[in-house]
Amino acid sequence: MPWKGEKDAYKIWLSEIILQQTRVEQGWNYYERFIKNYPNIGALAAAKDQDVFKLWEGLGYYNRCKNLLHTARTIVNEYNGQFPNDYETILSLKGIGPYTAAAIASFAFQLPYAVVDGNVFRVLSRYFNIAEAIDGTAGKMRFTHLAQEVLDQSQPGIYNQAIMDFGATVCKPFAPSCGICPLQKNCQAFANGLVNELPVKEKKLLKRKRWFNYFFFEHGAQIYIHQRAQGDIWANLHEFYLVESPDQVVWNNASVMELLQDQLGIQTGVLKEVSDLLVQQLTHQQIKARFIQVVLTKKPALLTKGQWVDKKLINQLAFPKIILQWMENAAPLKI
DNA sequence: AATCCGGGGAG
DNA sequence: CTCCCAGGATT
Repeated sequence: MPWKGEKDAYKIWLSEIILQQTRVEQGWNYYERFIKNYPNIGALAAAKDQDVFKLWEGLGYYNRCKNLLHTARTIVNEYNGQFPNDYETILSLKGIGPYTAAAIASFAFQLPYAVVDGNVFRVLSRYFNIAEAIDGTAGKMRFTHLAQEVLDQSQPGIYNQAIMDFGATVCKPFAPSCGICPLQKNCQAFANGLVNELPVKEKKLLKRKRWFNYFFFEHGAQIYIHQRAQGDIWANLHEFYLVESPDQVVWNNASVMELLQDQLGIQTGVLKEVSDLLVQQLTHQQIKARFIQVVLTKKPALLTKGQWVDKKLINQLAFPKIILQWMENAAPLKI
C-alpha cells in the first residue's frame, strides 16, 4: 500500500478520512493533491473553506470534508497544532470514529487498538465461521472484541495493515483466493464450505427516486447559484435554482414560463434550452435531473437564497457530479 | 437501532 | 442490475 510506513499522524489521518468507504484507487489522487496543497495541519486549518471543498469535489460524502476542516482547526487551536496521541482524544475528534481512531493510534503511535473495517469483518467472520450479522449492534460488538483479542499487541500497526491488506487482496468479497490462502488450513468457513456465505448482512437498502429541475439563470455575465444545506445530499456543494418535482415533469415552453411566473414572478425571461434527462446513481437515491437555461433581463426580487456570480468564477466552486457533467456539455459554461 | 451520506468499480 | 469500498454522524 502507498502509505506503508508513514508515521506522520497528519498524513495518516488525512488518508484515512479520504479512504473512508472509498477505494484506494479512487481516493489516492485526492490524497496527493491535499498533501501538495496543504503539507501540514496548519496549512489545512488556515485554508479557505471553499478551496478545500473544491479539492474534495467529486469524492462524495461531503460532510467528511466539513469535519476534516473542523478537526484541523480544533487541533491547531486546542492542541497547539500537535496531533493528539491517545486513543480517547483521537476518537473525540469530528469525523473520527472507532476505525479511524484505531488506525491513527496504531499506525502513528504504535498503540494496541485493532481496526475493524469491512475487510476485518470479512476475514474474521470467515476464519472463525461466524454467521452473526455484521451490520447489527451485537455483531459489531462481537467482531470488535474478537479483533482486539487476536491483535498482535507487540506490533499493532503492522498487524492492522496486514489484516486489511489480506482482506483486500486474498480474502476478497467475491471470488476469494482460497486456493493460495496461507490461512486456509485453519479457516473454519473454508472447512465447512461457507466462505461465500460470509459475512452475513441483514439489512437491505432502498433507493429513493428524485426528480431535480435545475433552472440555469443567466443575467449578463452572471449566473445564479445556491449552496446546499446540511441534512440532504451534496451538503455544502453548489447548485442552480432547484425545483424538485414528485414525478417526472414533461416540460414545454409554456409550463416552464408558468412555473417561473408562479414561483419567482418572472415574466420577461427567455427560455433558451431544456436539456435531456441526466441520471446519477447514489447509494441511497437515484437522481434524474433536467437543466433549463433561462436568460433574464433583470434579477428577480424573490430570488434571494443564493447569489449571483460571474460565470468565470464558478470553476472555483464545488458542484455535484451531475451538474459538472451538464456544464461540461453546455456551451455557455465551457471555459 | 435505524437511517442517511457519494461516487466508482466489479461481477 | 447488486454489492462493496481501509465508516461516521445523527435521530
